[in-house]
Amino acid sequence: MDIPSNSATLENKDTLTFDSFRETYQVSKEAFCREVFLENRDSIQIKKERTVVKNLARIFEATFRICSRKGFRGMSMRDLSQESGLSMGGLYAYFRSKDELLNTLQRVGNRFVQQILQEACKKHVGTYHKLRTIVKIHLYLSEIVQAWFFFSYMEAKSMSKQERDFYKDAELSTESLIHDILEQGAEEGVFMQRNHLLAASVIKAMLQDWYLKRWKYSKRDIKVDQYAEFVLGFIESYYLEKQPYPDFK
Amino acid sequence: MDIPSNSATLENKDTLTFDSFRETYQVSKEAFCREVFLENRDSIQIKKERTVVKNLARIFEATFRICSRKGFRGMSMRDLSQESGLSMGGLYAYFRSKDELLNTLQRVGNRFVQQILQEACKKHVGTYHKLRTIVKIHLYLSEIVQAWFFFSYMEAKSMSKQERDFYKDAELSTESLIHDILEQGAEEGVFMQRNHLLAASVIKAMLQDWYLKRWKYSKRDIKVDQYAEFVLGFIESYYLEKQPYPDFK
DNA sequence: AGAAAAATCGAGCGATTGCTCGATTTTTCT
DNA sequence: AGAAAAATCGAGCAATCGCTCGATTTTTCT
Repeated sequence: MDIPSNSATLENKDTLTFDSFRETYQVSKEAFCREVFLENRDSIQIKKERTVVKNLARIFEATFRICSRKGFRGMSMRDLSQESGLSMGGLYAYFRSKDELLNTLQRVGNRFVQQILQEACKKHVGTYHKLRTIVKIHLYLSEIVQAWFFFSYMEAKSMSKQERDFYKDAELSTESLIHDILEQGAEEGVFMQRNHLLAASVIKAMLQDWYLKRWKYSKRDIKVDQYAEFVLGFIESYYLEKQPYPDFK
Repeated sequence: MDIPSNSATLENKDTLTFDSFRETYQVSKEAFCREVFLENRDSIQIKKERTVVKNLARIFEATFRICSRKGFRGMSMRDLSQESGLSMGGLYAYFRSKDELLNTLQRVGNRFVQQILQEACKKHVGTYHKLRTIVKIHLYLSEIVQAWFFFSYMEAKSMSKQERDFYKDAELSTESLIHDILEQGAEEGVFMQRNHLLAASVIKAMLQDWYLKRWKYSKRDIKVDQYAEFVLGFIESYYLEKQPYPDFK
C-alpha cells in the first residue's frame, strides 16, 4: 500500500458491538434510579433503597410516556399519579415539586451519560479508533435509555433559565468531544483537513436522529449496529483520503 | 477526463443562493397568514383581510415565542393574550379553540412547505442538480420561517392522534423526495450504489439541525449558504465516485 | 355628523392545576 | 402478636385553566 497512515487505521480490530457493550458496561434503568436515590437521600422521604428504586422506575417511565405525548408542562401530577400507579401524596414523597422531578432527571441523566462517554473515550488509543468508539457508544447508550435521551432533548427548554444555562455545556460537550478527535486526527494526518466544527455538528445531528426518530427506524427494522456502520461509513468517506480506483494499483 | 458522467454533473452552473431564492420565491410570514385567512374565512369572525393578516401575524409570532419556552400544552391562552396584545375575546375571534390554533398552524404550514419543495424539485433537470436544489431550498425555507419549522417539529406530538396520522405522510415526504433522487441518480450512474434509505434519513437530519439548533449556528456566525455548501460537500463525498489523486492524471 | 357594522374587550363560569396533610395501610421490629 | 416505623393514600386548598358573552370602542358607510 502507498498510503500507510490510512491503511493502518483502517485495519484496526473494531470488535465493539451492541451486545458486547451491554455486557461490558452494565447500563440499566435500575442503576440510574439508584444514582438518583443516592444523590437525593435527604430530600426523598422514603428510606429503603429497594422501595425507592422500584417506585422511581415507575415514576420515570410514566413521565417519559406522558411527556412524549403532551410535553412536561402539559403533564399534570394527576396524569403522573394515574400512569405510575402512585397516589398524589405518594409522588410528593419522592419529589418536593414537579420542577424538581424535571431537574433531577436532567441533572443525573446528563452526568450519567457524560461519565460513560468520556470514560470510553479515554480507554481507547488511536484517533481513528476513538472516533469509531464514541459514535458507537453514543448510539448504544441512546439505544438502552432512549426514553431518557428523547425526554432530555425535548424538555431542555422546560427548565428555568439558570438550570438551563447550567446544562448548556453538557449540550455541547459531546460535540466538542467529537470535534477534538477530528482536529487531532487531521493534525496526525489520519483525517483530511475539513471544517471540523461543522462536521462535529452534523455528526451529532446524525447520532441524535437515532433516538429522536426511533419509531421510524424500528418500523424499517434497522438495528443499531447497522445504523452505526452506516454513519461511520458516511463520515469516513468524507474524512479519509480518497483511494485511487482498485484497478489502478 | 476519464469519468465523463461525473464531471459533467459536477460542472453544472448552480447559481442558487439564499438572496436569489428570496427574490424568486416571495416567501414571507405575511403570505402565510393570508393563506390561513383564505382557508378559514368561515370560522374566522373578522372580515377585513388586512386586519386578519396583521393580527394573525401577531398571534403566530407570540405562539412561537411562548411555545419555544414551555411547549404548546404549557402555553395558556392568557399567556398568548398578553404576548400578542389581543384580549381573550379577541383571540377567540380568530380561532374557535386552542387546539384549532395548533391544527391550523400545522396544516397550512405543511402544505406551504410541501408546495414550494415539490415545485422547485420539478423545475430543475438533472439528478445531481435536483439534489443540490432540494437541499438548498429546504435550508433557505427553514431560514425564513425558522420559527414555524421549529414549532412544527416540536409540537407534532401535541396534536390528536387522528390529526397526527394525517400529517405523518408529510413528515416522511421530504425524506422520500430525497430518497427518490438518490435512487434515480444511482440508476443513471451519477451516484454510487448506497443504502439510499439510510442516506435520505441522515440527510434530512442534517437539514433539520439547521432550524433546530439555530442559536448554535447564529452564535458561531455560520450563514445558511455556508452550511448548505458544507452539507452538499459531505453528501457528495459519499455519493460521487472517488477520483484518483490529482497528481496521478 | 350620525347610524350601522365591525372589531375589541375583560370579568366571570365551571373545570383543572400544583401541592398539603391528617388519616390509613403496610412493613419491620422485638 | 403487638407496637413502632415506614409507606401510601386522597379529599380539599388557592390559583390557574379554556372559554363565553354582553358591553364597549373603533371603523365604515351614507
